[in-house]
Amino acid sequence: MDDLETRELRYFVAVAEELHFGRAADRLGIAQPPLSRAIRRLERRLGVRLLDRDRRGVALTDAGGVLLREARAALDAVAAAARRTRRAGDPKRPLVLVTKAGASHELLRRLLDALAGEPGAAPVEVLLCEVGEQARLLRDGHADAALMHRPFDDLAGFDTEDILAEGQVALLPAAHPLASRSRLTMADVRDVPDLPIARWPRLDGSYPDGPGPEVRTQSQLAQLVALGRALLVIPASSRAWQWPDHVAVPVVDAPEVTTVVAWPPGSRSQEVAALVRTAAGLRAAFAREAHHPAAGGDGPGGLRILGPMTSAPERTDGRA
Amino acid sequence: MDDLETRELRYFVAVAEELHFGRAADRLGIAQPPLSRAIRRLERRLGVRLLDRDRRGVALTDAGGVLLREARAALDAVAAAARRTRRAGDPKRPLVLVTKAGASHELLRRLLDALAGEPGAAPVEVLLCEVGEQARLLRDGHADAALMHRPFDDLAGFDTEDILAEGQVALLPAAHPLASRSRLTMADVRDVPDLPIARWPRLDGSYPDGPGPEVRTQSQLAQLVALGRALLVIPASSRAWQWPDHVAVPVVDAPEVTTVVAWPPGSRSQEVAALVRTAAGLRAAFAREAHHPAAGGDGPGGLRILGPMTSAPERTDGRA
DNA sequence: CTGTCCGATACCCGGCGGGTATCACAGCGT
DNA sequence: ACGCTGTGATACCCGCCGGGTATCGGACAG
Repeated sequence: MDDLETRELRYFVAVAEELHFGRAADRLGIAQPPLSRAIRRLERRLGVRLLDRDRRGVALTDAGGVLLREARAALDAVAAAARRTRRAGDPKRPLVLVTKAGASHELLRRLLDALAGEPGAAPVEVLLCEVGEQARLLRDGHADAALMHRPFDDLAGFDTEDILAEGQVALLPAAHPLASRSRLTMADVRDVPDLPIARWPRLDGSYPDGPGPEVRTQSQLAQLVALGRALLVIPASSRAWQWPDHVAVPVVDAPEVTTVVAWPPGSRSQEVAALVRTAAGLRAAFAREAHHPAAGGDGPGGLRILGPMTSAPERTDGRA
Repeated sequence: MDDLETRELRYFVAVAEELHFGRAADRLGIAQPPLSRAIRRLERRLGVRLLDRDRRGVALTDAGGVLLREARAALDAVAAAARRTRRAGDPKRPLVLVTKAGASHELLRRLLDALAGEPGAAPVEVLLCEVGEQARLLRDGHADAALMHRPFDDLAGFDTEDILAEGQVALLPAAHPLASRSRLTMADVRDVPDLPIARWPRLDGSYPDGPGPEVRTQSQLAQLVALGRALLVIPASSRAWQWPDHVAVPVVDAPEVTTVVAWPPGSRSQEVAALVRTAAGLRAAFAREAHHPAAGGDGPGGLRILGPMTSAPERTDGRA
């Protein structure tokens, strides 16, 4: 029938996240009664119970869970519409490229250099974010394109182009016994008693089990590593954010990580297309200077240059 | 700042599509002055001119074009939120699978049989639509999954799984000189004087140049073919919608068509996952009964069974 | 039993969305 | 030249709905 207003969706998301009408109303800057009324009307309009208000607390129903996910996506889309329109009206709009802080440092540097070198290219602004934030920033219009990493990031819903694949390395204090090894396996680094692997949140926000500390931000992680309290397995190119007294040792059987450039589907923007083309061009540049004779034939920890294949959003689980 | 309301987006889309305030207001069921006011406020809020109202007519600015595209996507997302929530609250919700009428007939039949045979599977409802409609129906929540065809359909923004690849055939009146050939090439069928190839709209809605009639719906096409007024190059499996006195001749160099099952990214639904799994299982079933020893080795016009690869939304141009 | 916590209800008010009437202006026909 | 017509903008009014305050009702805790 009549469709929902964004205000109602915002209200519902607030309640669904807080599971508490009072706090949600507070967060929204309105009083509690209008909020209750709005949610009630929303339920009546949809003909579905969204919340179980049982004594002492509010819980999401199945339908409520669906609406929470869908409403977030819809609100992102609305916000994206506003942001992209504003920026389209700005004559000297810079292109915003978002990437995880510290990842793909060398690629990013080369990409920016290449773009600066192109004659008619739009200026590019780099937005550094925390792990897993790229998808939202791309979806809600804060960014025009992103560097993301398969299989870590959620690429669902974007168009992507693979740029380069690489192995992973373990980052160890130089004094650690394992630091002298020339290669390691996952079995070697899992369950090292004094150096547990830090645990990242999965895509749904929960943490996997394990002995390591729970980590959500890059800075938390940096400090843990600097303190010698955590072991890290990261893509080889992330050696860029280097600690002086740590060494990187290739982990031969760690999953390969592919850096991809991603952009919102259906983006007909000339500027985004140019950026993607330039990034794809770097694939060849990396291939030239990596003087390994056969692509894909170099050892783990090195870069594997991808052929000109087109690829490939796919669903992934979090980095477990 | 303050974000847009869906009503404002609906209003803008109506005006942008009609390029006429009066007609747009009529379509929206409101009077013209409030509509003018709403658009004006929208422009003021965004700080961007969306429409050039020069005397005698309205035109979209660049920013207006961006907003039109983004607003459609956002409205689809909002509509999808409402529909999916309603259906999630329905205890006996059927799964809606959308596909082009007439395409992949045999696959569809087998898929439905397989799903009916599964013990705990949800009932499936099939929604048949016109060419190019699947993406919208999937995006706005009318459907839970779709059978689509690469490279014809726009797969951007969906998760997909390839099911089978096949060649294309030319559909000819039995009496036609070319009908006796056992194989044809695109050069043979292009520019046949008495049988021009029908022209489909591209993804952007425009038509390619050429001598053939412009066609938008399956029924238009069916009539043209039945009248012997148009030549058709279609996937081999679409022979299902057969005309009694037409024959299908393989076109060896026509692009291969891949039937994929697509679903909205991030769909955590158990039922959709089961459908995709069943569809992927059919890939193996097709492989078994097609007693060609080597996959991919059979002649053009036949089916090529895909290996268990994971793939691959990619941007495509329309069927030109 | 009573205090407290929390969502629901009752009721009021102001602003905004929507309506009608009208204006301003550009083509255009005669 | 002059109205006619078609278009979007302006002026102004009204009713509804979003938001506020006050209060209720039920469920624990003690």
